[in-house]
Amino acid sequence: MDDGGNAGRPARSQRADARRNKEALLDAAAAVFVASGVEAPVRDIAAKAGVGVGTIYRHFPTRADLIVAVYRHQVESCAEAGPALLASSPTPHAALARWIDLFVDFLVTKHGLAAVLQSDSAGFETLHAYFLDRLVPVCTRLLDAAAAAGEIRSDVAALELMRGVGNLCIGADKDPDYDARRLAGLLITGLRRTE
Amino acid sequence: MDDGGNAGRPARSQRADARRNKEALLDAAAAVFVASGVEAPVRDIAAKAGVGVGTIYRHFPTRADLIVAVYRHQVESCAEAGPALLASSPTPHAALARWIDLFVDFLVTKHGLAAVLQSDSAGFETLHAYFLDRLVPVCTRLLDAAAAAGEIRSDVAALELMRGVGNLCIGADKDPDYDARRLAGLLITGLRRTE
DNA sequence: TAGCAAACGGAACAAAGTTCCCCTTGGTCG
DNA sequence: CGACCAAGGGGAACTTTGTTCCGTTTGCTA
Repeated sequence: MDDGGNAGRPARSQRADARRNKEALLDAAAAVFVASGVEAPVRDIAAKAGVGVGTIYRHFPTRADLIVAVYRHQVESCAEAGPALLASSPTPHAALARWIDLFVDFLVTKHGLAAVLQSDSAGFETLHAYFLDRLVPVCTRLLDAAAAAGEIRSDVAALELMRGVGNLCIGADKDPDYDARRLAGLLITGLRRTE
Repeated sequence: MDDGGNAGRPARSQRADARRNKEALLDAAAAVFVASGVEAPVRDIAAKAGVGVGTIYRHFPTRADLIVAVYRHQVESCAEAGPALLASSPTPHAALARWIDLFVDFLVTKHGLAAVLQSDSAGFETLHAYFLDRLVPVCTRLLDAAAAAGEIRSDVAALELMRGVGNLCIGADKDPDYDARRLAGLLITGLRRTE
């Protein structure tokens, strides 16, 4: 159990140099992810942070944990945007469409994140689980609202939809002719109740 | 170049042991792919075929070439099914939907193939290119027919759609709750012209 | 049957994640 | 103020996997 969740409060249990290095690692990782993508070698991140690889693993048991830590607050923003959109959009379906756009934009701008999200390479369950735990409930609420309003069919689960949209984002950053947002939009359109 | 160094002679002739090994490799690869997925280690395939790894690389310059060779005839079948469906379906849109189903079924039953298809790891461009070269024209024809019949919007390119559908298939074999076919169907439904 | 180029096997090399272990050091206690 | 020691750090080493290299074997032909 790590106390990484105590934002703002100084963790007495951690030595000063440890906290400093953890901070440096998060910064370095963010920079390297932007420059070389989420799949950048661990050694590159260690080098950029000026620490040894062992130090990375001391703070983040696996690569995936580092990725989660780097993007945690952006995922949080996305999650929080759900209810807000529901309140401010003309219809639940519109809110859903906009929220999915947010999600797609987030994934696409993080080179390779979508690909790694669904990867079943050992260690990435953490990453997968975190995203899903945080975002699926939000998506469920949007879907339920739209279904309750009779706008969409109600036989598609949030988890399935999120995975589908996530998959659509894979490789979207490599090919300018591939518009993940549009395809995701098609998916949401296809959700509409056929009357 | 086909085979180097055959001055003047129609060197169609491969040595008998070479042909035998190539055959054994294709069989072994097919078996291993079914058992362990497309991402199975090259060494496993070599072992199963009873040859050294060097022999694999003699026949197939890269892993991707082996994969292409193993699935070539199935891709061929899929490609040929396109025009047939167009002729036998009530509408072009129905033909498109059915053809996409075929494509999805093909991908999903090959563990990990979809994932590897979009992977940009060195060497897989071959695989990507082969699939696209063969199937995109077929998809284009179906899309054009449906667009000409006024059934769908005409601003989505076959390449984009195929990539989207391919992406939707990623990981579909790992999770029984994830129905790639249904999601792909949603995508095709979303293509319908909104009137 | 001898000779040779084609084919083979598998050791060796190159990335990449992860683990291990010995050394350094921050913070506390005498 | 200095000694102590566990937390922390560094990076070599281990593992896995694709790919290359090269000495050896072997099918074919003359």
